[in-house]
Order: sequence, then structure tokens, then C-alpha cells
Amino acid sequence: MLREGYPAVTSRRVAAEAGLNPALVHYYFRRMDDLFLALHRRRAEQGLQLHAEVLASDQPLWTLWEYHRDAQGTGLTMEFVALANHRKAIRAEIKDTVERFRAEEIKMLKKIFKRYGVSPAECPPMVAAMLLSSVARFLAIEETLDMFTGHAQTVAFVERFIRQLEGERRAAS
Amino acid sequence: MLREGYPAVTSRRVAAEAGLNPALVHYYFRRMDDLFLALHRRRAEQGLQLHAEVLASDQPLWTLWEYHRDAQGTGLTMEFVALANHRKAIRAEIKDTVERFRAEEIKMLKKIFKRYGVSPAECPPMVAAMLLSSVARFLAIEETLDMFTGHAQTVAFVERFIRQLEGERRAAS
DNA sequence: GTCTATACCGAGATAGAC
DNA sequence: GTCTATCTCGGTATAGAC
Repeated sequence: MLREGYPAVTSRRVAAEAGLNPALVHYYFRRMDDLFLALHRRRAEQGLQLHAEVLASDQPLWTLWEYHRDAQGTGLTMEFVALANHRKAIRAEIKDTVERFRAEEIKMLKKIFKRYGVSPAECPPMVAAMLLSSVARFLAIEETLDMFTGHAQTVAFVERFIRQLEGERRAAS
Repeated sequence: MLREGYPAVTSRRVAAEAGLNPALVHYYFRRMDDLFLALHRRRAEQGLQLHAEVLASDQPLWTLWEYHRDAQGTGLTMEFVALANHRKAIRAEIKDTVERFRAEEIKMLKKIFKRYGVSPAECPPMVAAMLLSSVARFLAIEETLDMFTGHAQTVAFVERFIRQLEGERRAAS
């Protein structure tokens, strides 16, 4: 899914990867959409786990930023968004998940900004959530094309802000 | 391509849209990749035209921002990036185009920032180009999912910066 | 549960008549 | 140029044996 996009995820290939018969895929997941939904639900659970880790971290902004910077995770998310756009049956659930994650991150950033004394006037937590996700996703997309021009500078620019709030990154997550 | 993604663009469907025979598609574009490349080249030309308009504009930042905010354009660009990721044959050309556009925008922003007296230390033109594209693309992606939470605030946040530099938007492009 | 076999569809692509 | 006809492939999905 990550390497060749969701259209490459076919019952035949899934079976081949598992060393099993294609018919078995349809035994466990009647339609291919059911398979995608199952995968999506598993990812959503893992994502909630990660969110909890962010909140528990003593440098939550750094942790959140690193979480978003993960190119694999972003790549998969993009595939699911593409899937949502092209498959009516699963669109609603994917949209719901994306919205739930956004809402959680906004709540997280509200708490974090309050702790650091950032006034919502100078940077609303909602806007911060959008900017963080935007930049991280953009970088991830370009990396899949082996494009890296300006990435280091952009990362430095973002991390300057994070550093102002919670200092140098201490422990790798 | 925009509505259902590039995998939905098949020789049969292209022919049907044109009211012609599927074999004709292969007559004009031997492989489907040739068709995608032709489309991509036409878009690239139009993009260069738009870049020229940005430079000629008396409010270039506003014009550039509006250009990036176009959801259709962004949607198509995303499809071509997906295409580049999954089709070795056309990957190189698409990557080249994206890089060429980025380079042009950086050059543009250098000129614009110099005119407005923005020091590269506080905001490198390269970073500005990345941020502008990131946010605009992110908003466009979410709009395709009918998500709009936080969009207005984010747009306002970006436009506050633009307004600081070149004042209120005067003429619609 | 796991397999074989198969139906059915629609994709890309080409040959060859007109 | 445009068509008909056709090949081959690989996708989804199901029936039914084991």
C-alpha cells in the first residue's frame, strides 16, 4: 500500500504475501473494502496510543512533531485519504477518524500552550495543529519523490519555535 | 482524474467521454503513460503562465497564495505525485517539473521579500515557499473530504502575514 | 479454515478492415 | 483517422470439495 498505492493492494497479492490462497482473503474480508477498513481501524487504535504518549511526554511538542514527521505513517494516511475520496463505502469512517484525531490534537495543544503561557491570540492552538500537520505531511510527500531541497531549513524553522517553548530536545522518543 | 483518481482514467473511459472508440486512445497515445505525460506537460505550461502572472501582479504574494489555494489545481497535482510514485516510467519527469516550479517560486519570493525588506534571517524565502505550499495543499486535501474545521482561522493566520507586507487585497485575480 | 475451480468483468494493447 | 474484433492479463467474487 505504501510502496505502490492502495490500488496495488489486491486480493491476489495480499494472498501471495501471506503465502495463502486468494479465496481466503475473501473468506476473512468479504469485500476488499472490509480489508481496508480493518486495517484502518487498527491504525486508528495505534494512533490513539501515540497520542497518549504525546500527552505523557515531558516534551509534548517535540514528541508530537516527531510523530507527524514519520514519513511512513504520513504515507499511509495519504493512501487512506485517497481511498476515502474514491470509495464511497468507506469515506465516512475515514473522514470521522481524521476529524477525531484533529480534535484530539487541538485539545492537546490547548493544554500545552496554556502550560507554556502561549496566548491564543498570537497563535490559536487550532492553527498550530494545522500548521504542524501541513508542514510534516508536505515534507513526507516530497520525500517519497526523493526531493529534499529546502527541507532542512524548513525543519529548522519549525524546530526553532518548538525550542523556544520547551528547550532542546532531550530524549529520543 | 480529479473525481476518481488516476487509476480511473482508463483508455475505455477516456474514449467514452470523448464519444470515440477505445482503440483511438492508443492510436494517439501508444501507452497510457504517454497520455498522462501529455496532460502533465500541458499543465506545466499553464503553470508557467500563472507564475508569470504572479510576478507581473502588483500584489504578488496575494496572487501566489490564491494560485496555491485553488483546490482543483492542488488535487490534480496530488494525483500526478501519486502517479509519479507508482509508475517508474514517468516519475523522473514529474519530479523534474515539481522541482522546477519550486525553484521558480523561491526565486520569486526572494525578489518579493527583497522589495518588502524582509530579511532572509527572519524568514528565508525557501522556507516561505514551503510553508505557503504546505498549508494550501493541506487545506485542499481536507476540502476534498468535506472537512473545514479550523480552515478559516488558518487562512486568516496566513493572510495576516501577507497583509502586513502588501496590505489589503485589492483586485480579485 | 483452506483449497480448487471458475464465472465474470474490465483493463491495456494490437491487427487489420474501411 | 476511425472503426471492429480480439488477445491476454489480472482483478473481484463465489461455489463447492476437502
